[in-house]
Amino acid sequence: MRKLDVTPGKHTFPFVLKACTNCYSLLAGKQIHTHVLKFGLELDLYVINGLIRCYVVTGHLDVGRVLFEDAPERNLVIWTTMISGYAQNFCSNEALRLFHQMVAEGVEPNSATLASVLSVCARSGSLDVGGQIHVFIREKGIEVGLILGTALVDMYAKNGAISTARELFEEMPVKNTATWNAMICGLAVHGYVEEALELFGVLARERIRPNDVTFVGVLSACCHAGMLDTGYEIFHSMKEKYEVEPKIEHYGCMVDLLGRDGRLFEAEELINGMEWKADIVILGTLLGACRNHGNIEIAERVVKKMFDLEPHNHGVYVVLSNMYAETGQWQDVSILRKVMKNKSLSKIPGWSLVDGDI
DNA sequence: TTAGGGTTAG
Repeated sequence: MRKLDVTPGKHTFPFVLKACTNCYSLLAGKQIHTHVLKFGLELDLYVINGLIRCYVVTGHLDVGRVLFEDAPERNLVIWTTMISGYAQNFCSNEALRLFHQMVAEGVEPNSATLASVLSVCARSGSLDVGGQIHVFIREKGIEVGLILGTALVDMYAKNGAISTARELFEEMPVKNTATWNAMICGLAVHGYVEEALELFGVLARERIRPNDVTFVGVLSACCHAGMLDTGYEIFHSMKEKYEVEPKIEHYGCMVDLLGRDGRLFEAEELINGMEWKADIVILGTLLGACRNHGNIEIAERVVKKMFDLEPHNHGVYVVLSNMYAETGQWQDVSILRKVMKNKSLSKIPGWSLVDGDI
């Protein structure tokens, strides 16, 4: 291929970096980074922002942070990129710390910054900070559009301020699926099962298209109330009625529902029939149900699978050994202990029942 | 002829 003798202008880089970000390509981002240095564009704020974004979306927060710290100056967009980077990678404390630092340095946040910080407040239970942000939004007259409104509903709902969340939700003139999800999931998490299911009914009637997140919310509401039949109905309707392909999270909810009802074999079969390999979360759900219903046979199979995934997860063995102990299967407790020793596991909490050292 | 934001089981 003939090499083109074209020098990219500095406007080109943010575009290319955005493409790297969109496809989560760290490798491409690093290559662009090399070119940025080659062309001496490392001081351009648009380019710096593109690079930071590229590193943080691929989870390389430390590299992004170095670029952020070394930037010749920090404008609102760069602050927002770094804060949202922490937020999206579940580093709530660091996101809040950086937000406070930004405000202390006299940079005034806008709706993009605030939406990101509100998502942190939702997740980390920071109702106080979230409430302060809401006051700030009102005082500054910042327009509460679709995204900021959704972030507010989510923040209040997650923090249990359901009536405030509901008022804001009802007031919003334009809502999308994410807005409905924030409200439905908030209701579900706090055990407002009927309200969550009712809202799902309204959503369906209003011809809003539910997505996979919506169904996690609705199915987890069913789990709260042990509504197995309703859960099954909704689970099956996902694909047939709403054209939403169930993911492992939805299977997880069904395993939880079946497990609570003591239908452990069915739950195990559901996992075995999945198109994906079972993850530690779904197996842990089934193991918990086995413990609650004293089903050692299935628990043994589940523990074996969990061990394959996480050989050093001591808790898995503790559950099984306690189940053995509860039914007086001391020999099995002893065998399990030897297995663990062979796998070079150190002392496990809860093991003292047979250790004789208490 | 450039950049940043919201919703997901246990």
